[in-house]
Amino acid sequence: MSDLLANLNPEQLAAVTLPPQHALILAGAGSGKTRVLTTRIAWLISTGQVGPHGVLAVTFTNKAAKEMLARLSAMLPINPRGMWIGTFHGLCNRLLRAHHREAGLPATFQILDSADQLSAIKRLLKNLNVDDEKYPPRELAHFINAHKEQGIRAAQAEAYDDYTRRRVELYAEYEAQCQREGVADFAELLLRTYELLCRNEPLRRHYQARFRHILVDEFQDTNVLQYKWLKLLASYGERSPAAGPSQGRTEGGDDEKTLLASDERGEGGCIFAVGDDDQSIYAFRGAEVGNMRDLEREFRIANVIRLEQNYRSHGNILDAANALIKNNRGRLGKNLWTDAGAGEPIRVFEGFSDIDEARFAVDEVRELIRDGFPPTQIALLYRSNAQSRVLEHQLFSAGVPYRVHGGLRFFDRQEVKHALAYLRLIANPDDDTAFARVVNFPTRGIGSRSVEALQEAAHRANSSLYNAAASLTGKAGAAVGQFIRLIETLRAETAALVLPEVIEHLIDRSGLRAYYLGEKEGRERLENLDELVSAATAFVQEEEGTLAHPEESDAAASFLAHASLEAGEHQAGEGQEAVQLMTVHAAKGLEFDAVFITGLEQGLFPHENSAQERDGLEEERRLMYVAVTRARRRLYLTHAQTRMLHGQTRYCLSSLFLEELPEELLRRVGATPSFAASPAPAYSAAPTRQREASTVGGFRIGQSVQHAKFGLGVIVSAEGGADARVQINFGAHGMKWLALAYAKLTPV
DNA sequence: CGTCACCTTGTTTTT
DNA sequence: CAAGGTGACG
Repeated sequence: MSDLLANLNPEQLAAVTLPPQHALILAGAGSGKTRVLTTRIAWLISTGQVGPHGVLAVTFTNKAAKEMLARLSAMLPINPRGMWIGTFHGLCNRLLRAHHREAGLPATFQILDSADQLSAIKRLLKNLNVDDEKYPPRELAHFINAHKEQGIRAAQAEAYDDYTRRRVELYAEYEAQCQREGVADFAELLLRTYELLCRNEPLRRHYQARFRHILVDEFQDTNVLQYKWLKLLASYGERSPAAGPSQGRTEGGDDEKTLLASDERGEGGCIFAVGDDDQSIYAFRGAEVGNMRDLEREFRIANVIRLEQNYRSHGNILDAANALIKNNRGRLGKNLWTDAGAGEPIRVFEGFSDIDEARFAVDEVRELIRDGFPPTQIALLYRSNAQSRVLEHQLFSAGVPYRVHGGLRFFDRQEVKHALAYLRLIANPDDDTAFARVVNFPTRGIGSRSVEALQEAAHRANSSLYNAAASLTGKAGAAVGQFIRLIETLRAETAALVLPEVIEHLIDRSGLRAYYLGEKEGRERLENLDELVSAATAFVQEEEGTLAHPEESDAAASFLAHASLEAGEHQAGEGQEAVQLMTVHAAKGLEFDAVFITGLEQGLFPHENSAQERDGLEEERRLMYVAVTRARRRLYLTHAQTRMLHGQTRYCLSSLFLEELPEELLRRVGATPSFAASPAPAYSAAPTRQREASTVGGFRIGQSVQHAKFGLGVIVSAEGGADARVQINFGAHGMKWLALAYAKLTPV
């Protein structure tokens, strides 16, 4: 017990041993956030203040949830299974499975991942004869999700113009389609649960009374709906029933103020939120940093505890991070410090090209490994996934083992999705998304004409594709009928089998295996299908250990939910001694001895799209802050003068963020090549094509220039002739074509 | 109906 | 540069 609290610093100790009250912990990067969270739970339980039953711990990623569970298992003698620890989506799924009737969902409801959702929307638009040029499916998906994440149903959505009115109608149609098919997208899991708890008072009171302590990780990433959800669960002692949400789908509003008067809170559970506003990097998908301020105000949190001592990084790295983030406005305020000493300077490298940059990084990586850095402790970070290719190429050539995180996940592979679609159809024939996916895969003579006819019939009868199949006549009807019989046969044949056998059977009898056997690229896909069977075996075994979930007795349904909700970090090279490659987003929460942040160029990092978004640059800066604070001992910042992008060479300015770092912390390393310098740079793109020395009016491509209004830029392309003009990348000011006759350009 | 080739198009981050 | 979608052909 006292072991538990040993080695905590005063702030951590204060946070862990807070009396039962709402709390907000402002936890800087590397300040022991997870430790505080788990120790808090362990402390509460071991001091008898709460049973495992009364704990609800919410995270954003499965990895974080698993990590928490693992640490708790190590800290507590008891089995932590009684606690509800999981992601928002995972917990909502669990709740909805348990109360599917009350939530208005079939027991076997399926979860649409983003790809499924997109295809469902495309299908909807086709059915309704909506022009998908005018209403792009991706945009519509975003529109719908954004509304759901605010807790707004189509019925309440505001339509301020004709275009939006139509989108709201489509939102409503989409809701209806999902309901008919018995499917729920990611946002729906949350919204449904929220509405369920709003509407159903006994249920709400039950969970409110049960969860004495609600702990939230990465609170800065919560969206509006998630915050509402938390408030609902934490507010058992509402002042009056009328103040809380009552019948139907009430929209936030006045419930919030009355909900939380602390003197009347009665027996409501306590929220213990841990977050860092400086690490909020998911605003683009609805995360609302403002929730931290709102929590502080609405839950009357008197003293926010700040964890500012960093146990991860050396001083120079922290100084750089602090200097960078100071450029953001409206922070809650926090300054990381360490007693670990300044450490090494931050190395900055400028490459001639992206290839040059990658080569430098890989050379350094090899040196680090020679110096005894474990490969798994070396991370190569980048802003966007596309950047990994060049790095991978260099690593591969150099024979350095590496592992790429992110990218396509196991359960997103087409062959896996196909196999699972059969499983879904057996469980729920109304799942049109699954139906459409495999009705003609492998091909069985049901072409687009037949599918269209079927969709029309289904639309007329307001039924699922599956049920409409019988009404089709002619040749198409026969073919579709055969498919239906296939599904029915599969269902009958697999009824008595355990899940892995079911999947194995489906793969064989659906024709998937035969199909991929005949494909030249099919071997890997077949291996993945086998892997899917293994995954199911492992899953079932795991489930058997966890009989704490009687509500999830349907193995197929829970496996499907698992497949949708969990990325499945089944990746080759796992556990090997490999260098780690990932996006900065994916690196959040991780730490490494040595970190390379690559592609530090205007337009890439900060990304050009961020310029259009509100506070976009600040979010990019927070992203950079996250990246910098991943490093323990050594940090490299690299950028390149030219980069292949969209199949053509782009000329790049170095990132604004590099300029925001104090020069005294930096050390430029490697040669500083430039187009002007003729000697071959230390790292140059192998046999470089001879660059045409074409100059236009004294300017050449790749040259840096100064413009009175737009500042510093790089000439990207040029046109000669009578009215010669050049295209210049001005970074933050964008790309401009300027006529040399008029523009006042000064060579730099 | 199925396949292949060409064209367009869009390229940030993800539970 | 890649993937996804469309159009022409077999």
